[in-house]
Amino acid sequence: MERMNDEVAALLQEYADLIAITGGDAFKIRVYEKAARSVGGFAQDIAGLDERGLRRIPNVGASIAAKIDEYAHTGAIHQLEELRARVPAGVRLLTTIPTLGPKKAMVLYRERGIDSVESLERAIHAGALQGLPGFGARTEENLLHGIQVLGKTGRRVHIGLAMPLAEDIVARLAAVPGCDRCAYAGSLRRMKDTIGDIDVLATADDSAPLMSAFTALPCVTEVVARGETKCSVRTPTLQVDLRVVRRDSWGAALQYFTGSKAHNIRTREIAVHRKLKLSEYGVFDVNTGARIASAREEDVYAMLGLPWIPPALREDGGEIEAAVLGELPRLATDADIRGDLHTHTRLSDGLATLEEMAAAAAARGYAYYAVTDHAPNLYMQRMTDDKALDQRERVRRLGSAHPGTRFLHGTELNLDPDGEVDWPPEFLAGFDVCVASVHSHFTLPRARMTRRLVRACENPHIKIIGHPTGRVIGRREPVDADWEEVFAACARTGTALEIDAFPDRLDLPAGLARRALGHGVVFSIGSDAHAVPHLANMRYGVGIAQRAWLDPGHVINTWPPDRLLRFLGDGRGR
DNA sequence: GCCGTTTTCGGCCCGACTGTTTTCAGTCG
Repeated sequence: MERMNDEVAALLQEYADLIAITGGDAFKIRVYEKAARSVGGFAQDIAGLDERGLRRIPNVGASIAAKIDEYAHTGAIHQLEELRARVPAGVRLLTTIPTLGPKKAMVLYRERGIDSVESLERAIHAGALQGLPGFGARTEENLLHGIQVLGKTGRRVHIGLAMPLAEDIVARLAAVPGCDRCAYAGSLRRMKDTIGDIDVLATADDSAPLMSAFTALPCVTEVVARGETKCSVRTPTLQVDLRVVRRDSWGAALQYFTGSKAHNIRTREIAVHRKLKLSEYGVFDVNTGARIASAREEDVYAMLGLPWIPPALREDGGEIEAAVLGELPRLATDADIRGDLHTHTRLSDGLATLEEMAAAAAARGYAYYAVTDHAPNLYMQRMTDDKALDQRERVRRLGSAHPGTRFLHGTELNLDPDGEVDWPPEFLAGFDVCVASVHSHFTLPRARMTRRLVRACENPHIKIIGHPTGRVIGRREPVDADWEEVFAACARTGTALEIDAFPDRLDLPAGLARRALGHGVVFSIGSDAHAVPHLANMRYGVGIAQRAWLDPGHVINTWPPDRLLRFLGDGRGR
């Protein structure tokens, strides 16, 4: 079940969309969009706040507070209901078609009664749009194509698909003669768990060779737009946008194209207050027109009176305020990771042998490394007591081959619906680390799911809750639990929550992890590797940790070995 | 509709590309 914050954020966004479609004031639209983001990102649960409390949320004033209050008490907002009555839901859906925005959607509805994607398609084929101002032959073609695209590639993909594609494109463009610098920006640089499109930035004196190379990339299936500085293409999975700017604009362009949009709006507002103008070309003095910063991102932020802000924080989620106060966190990075506490081998469902995984872990420079094959209740894995004990002996012998790495013998237990696990306490006591995860019964009622997870925390042998929500991006929804209660239990019992770094899990998600942080919970970033290459997925987990504002102190697998072992021993590590 | 280092009114982020139009509105990021 979602927090009321998320419900209200969705309603405010819908209200903004409907104002746009009905031709309302553009500034009013922006305010509702801003308020929707503020409410969604507000740390505190807004359920139970009175109007005065609601007005402490940024961008929520008297009018919006009253609407939220009305929703809290009646389950509806009457102004929203009025707009819904005027604009069928299908008209709002029309605006999800690329190139079709609120203005054209309203013209289609008002002039031709079109209220769904299907009726739009029929109308175009029937020639019913002819004579409609603003809808020429080319526009009709684009709309039909947009409808096709919507059905195929309009969806976000997890970062594990987008990142390799982006890195390949960047490498190819960087090799184009005349290309000075090249990097990906956008949500990928911010390490979002899902990616809607890839933004690539390059610098060159002449953009033409880059544009030609870009549109000729083997992955390109279609060129959407092509200008001198901007070019968009589609690939089978995602749209990719390339922007080419001059060398001396690199910092400003990188800041701009990294986003997020909400963060950029804030930085530009700050610029305006300082009588400056911020664009992808630099920071300019409004009075003289002179450019006063642009080469490096640090310079751009400095002109706004801010320290450089890590990309993962740039969501207008409090990072501007923290930067002003000099209170930005020292985020955990890849370099801080000293080990991996969730991995598999061929003994259960992994692909590599224990020795292969151990060698790869040592090659990564890990100070410690835990093998956590599945426990018996995941019946397909055919785990037995003897197999586990035999593996333990083999783990103990690994140290001689890799003296720099401390090898830990662990297991990934299965939480049954009551929070019980595969083995009795005396057997669990023999493991160095026990991860416990939900692998079945994903749809328990909220209270029961909450009790299941809290009971896992209360088991003194369980030190880490694996992939806590059980979500699989695009395939399985997160389980429904009272997360505040689960987080409180983790903090009370000293149980770490995993940030599973496998790219289709990324679980805990960043939003929940940040809420857990507020309870004083600690985290383990685990690769959940089932093969040697999967160990490298750790970086996606680090990205999530950064988006959750975690510093190394919050992440147990950045801790020195002795502190980690104390944690695994008594659950506190202090 | 919100907000205040121009503070209770008058502002509100910036620019590229496309299509249909002759100077710009709509869309997108």
